[in-house]
Amino acid sequence: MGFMAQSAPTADRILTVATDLFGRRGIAGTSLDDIAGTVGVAKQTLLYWYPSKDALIGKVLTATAVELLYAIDKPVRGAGDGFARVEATINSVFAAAVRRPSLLGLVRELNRLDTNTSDQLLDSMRSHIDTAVVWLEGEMQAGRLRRADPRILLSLVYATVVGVATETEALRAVGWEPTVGNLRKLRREMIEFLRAALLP
Amino acid sequence: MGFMAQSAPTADRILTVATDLFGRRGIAGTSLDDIAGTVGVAKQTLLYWYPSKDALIGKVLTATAVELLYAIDKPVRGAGDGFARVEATINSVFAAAVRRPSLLGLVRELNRLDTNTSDQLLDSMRSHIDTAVVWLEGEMQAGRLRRADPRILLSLVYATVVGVATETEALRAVGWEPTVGNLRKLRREMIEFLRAALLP
DNA sequence: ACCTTTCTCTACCAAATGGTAGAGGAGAGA
DNA sequence: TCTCTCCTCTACCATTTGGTAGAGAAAGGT
Repeated sequence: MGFMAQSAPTADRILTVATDLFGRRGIAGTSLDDIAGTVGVAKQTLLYWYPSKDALIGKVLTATAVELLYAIDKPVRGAGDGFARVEATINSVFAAAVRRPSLLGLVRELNRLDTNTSDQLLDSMRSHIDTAVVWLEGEMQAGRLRRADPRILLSLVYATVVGVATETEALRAVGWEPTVGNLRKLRREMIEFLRAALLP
Repeated sequence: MGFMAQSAPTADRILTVATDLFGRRGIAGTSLDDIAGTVGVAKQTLLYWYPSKDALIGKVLTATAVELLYAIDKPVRGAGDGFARVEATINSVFAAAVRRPSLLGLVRELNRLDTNTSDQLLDSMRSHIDTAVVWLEGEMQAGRLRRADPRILLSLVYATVVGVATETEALRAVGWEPTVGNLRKLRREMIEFLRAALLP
């Protein structure tokens, strides 16, 4: 048959643009024409690489999950104990969110997906989540983190980080503007906020 | 001429269903046919009461803003100082979110609106926000709340509350299920989380 | 009885959307 | 040169979507 080289960047460019638009305007709010037009390619070219919108959505979601898990995994394995590890993780996620704002925006589209698709995605993260929960429990027992339900605590931290990173309107509402300096300050304040919330 | 009575509940039923669907599936993901079908009325009836989808969206947004501001205002004026007041507000917002999950879901659609529309909405909340910021500053100076940038702090609390209330997938991911008991526990944990984050 | 206003409906329509069919160009191998 | 595979395109299509036109039921005022 011949093993294909598949080095074509078209598929990747489509994936990048789709991730961007899905994350910014929502999946339902983004048409294939929008994506194709932004990439600068005919719609049929898009449908050649991804045979349907659902297929494209699937690829975008798994690729996003992989990219985010990678961003989370690296610092988690490296850093030390207690809040230092939490801080490293948050910094990493925050950096990913600043580099590519659409990533976390896409995560929030999960709520709108049918249960099958989101179940599949959640399964791919299950082990990471369980690891985090077990670790949180250990740190609590060691007295390095405030005692609480580790699962709910994880959701709360997640909501805070993702929420503040994606809900730019909430920041705009208090007169905040996304300059480099303000972003640094925002990250610092968020870390202090979470440090206070997590330490015993 | 004749002054019209305008007691018809049809417009209200449409508004309620629209708020619900917009909040759950997103504005772009909800068609007028969806709404009309759910209400049990012809699409044209809907277009009689709201002459266009944009008009309906506008009404839904302002009505939501009014309902949320009311839910926030009442406890804010009542309660005492320090964290007690914050707690009362959070409880009220959380209660509103449980009673009508679509409300906060809709708030998150703000990010997808054009700047004009969201600016208009933000203006209607500006005074409330400023009041809150001034109050936070006073409490910090009085030593009753942890010192921080009050505007960013407000955004962080907002992100936490709205995030955890709307992102049910994040809670499902950690094995949480929305029973009455679990909701109570969630609220308790969230209050403890924010108490730790806000107290000096 | 008649007219007017209020409300909901059926019947359409033009544009946008996801998707199909298949033509054609550009290389690589024979 | 011929052919085969890979890739992108133009031309269509059926369905959905937001929206228009206007008929007709119901009810109140005169």
